[in-house]
Amino acid sequence: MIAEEEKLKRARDEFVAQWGALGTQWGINRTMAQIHALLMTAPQPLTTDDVMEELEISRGNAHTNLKELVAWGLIRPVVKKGERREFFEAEKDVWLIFTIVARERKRREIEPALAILSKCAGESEGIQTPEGKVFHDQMRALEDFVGFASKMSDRIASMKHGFAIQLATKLLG
Amino acid sequence: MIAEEEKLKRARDEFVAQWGALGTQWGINRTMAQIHALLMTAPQPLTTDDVMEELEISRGNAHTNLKELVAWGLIRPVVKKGERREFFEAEKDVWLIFTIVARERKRREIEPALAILSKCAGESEGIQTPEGKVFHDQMRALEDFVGFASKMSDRIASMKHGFAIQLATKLLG
DNA sequence: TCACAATTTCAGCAAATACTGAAAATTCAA
DNA sequence: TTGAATTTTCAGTATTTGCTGAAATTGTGA
Repeated sequence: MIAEEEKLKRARDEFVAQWGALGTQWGINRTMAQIHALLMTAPQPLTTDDVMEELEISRGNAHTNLKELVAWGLIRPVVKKGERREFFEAEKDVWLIFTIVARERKRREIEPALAILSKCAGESEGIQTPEGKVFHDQMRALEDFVGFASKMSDRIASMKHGFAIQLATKLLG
Repeated sequence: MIAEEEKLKRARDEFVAQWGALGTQWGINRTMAQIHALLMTAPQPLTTDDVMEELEISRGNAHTNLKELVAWGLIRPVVKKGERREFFEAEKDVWLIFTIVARERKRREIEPALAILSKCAGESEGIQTPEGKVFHDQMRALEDFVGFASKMSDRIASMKHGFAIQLATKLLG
């Protein structure tokens, strides 16, 4: 039934478009999120040209964002024998996707925060004025909390899929 | 000792500047993050003019971002008797700050994602082609996972400070 | 070694986002 | 009321971020 293919194409296009829009909120650029969506739902690995055509973007843009996705570990290059061009396929396991994104966010958001907090807590150590104490205590409180969050994030991200879900389900039960 | 005040001022200025830079990573604009940092470490509530002066920004900018922070619930207006102007003070409890930010991020990042995934999963339901099944399964897998994360987030954010930490510590132990 | 295919880089341009400054609206005391 | 203090809005501008398209580089088979 041809209508089904049409239906699928429409659903998939919508997913790609919307996922791209969402990327913006997540601090990921739109194109990168769109390419990721495209590859996550592609039955076969795609080339740079496939991506350019499907999303109507330039070669430079496609190239840059494909490389960025590879750097994140969300997609990987695939070699096909007899083919000179590079193909790409996405990691599809949701738990793996989650751990990759979590790791990256930790690196970009949590670790720099921790560095700042430690530094400021250190610099304000031992200041005797009331304002100094308030500042120092606030820095320490933030540092402790963020450090704690950081450890949690590591622990969870290093768990096996099934275990994490099981554990969480128990928590929620 | 005057040197201590100088030391504190420097540490605080650094915190404000760096926290602002970090805000960018978090999808929060720099000024908003700076104002938040300023108020979190202020011993007293501040006026719009205090903020303008301290950060060297325009009235419009200060105003807009103060209102935005109030909307988030990260700061609150304070009335001082005999004073016509509005003062602002920040929530300083780290657990409360965390729950507020978590709630906001869930609203902006998780809920829209869930909406898209449900829609696309629904639209691809029952398509008989192999590609259709692959797409539908991927949508469902993502939907399940994101929905699960959403519930977790709610549960944790609604916990009391002490309880959450205690629980997490047990998990990590 | 050459010719061609494919990848990579990047200067210039475009779009999105944030900020200023001043005018308009609001609030309040007299 | 009136007018001074304060808050709010927003058109215009600046800054940041992302994209294009073409040139430079790299890789490959003959």
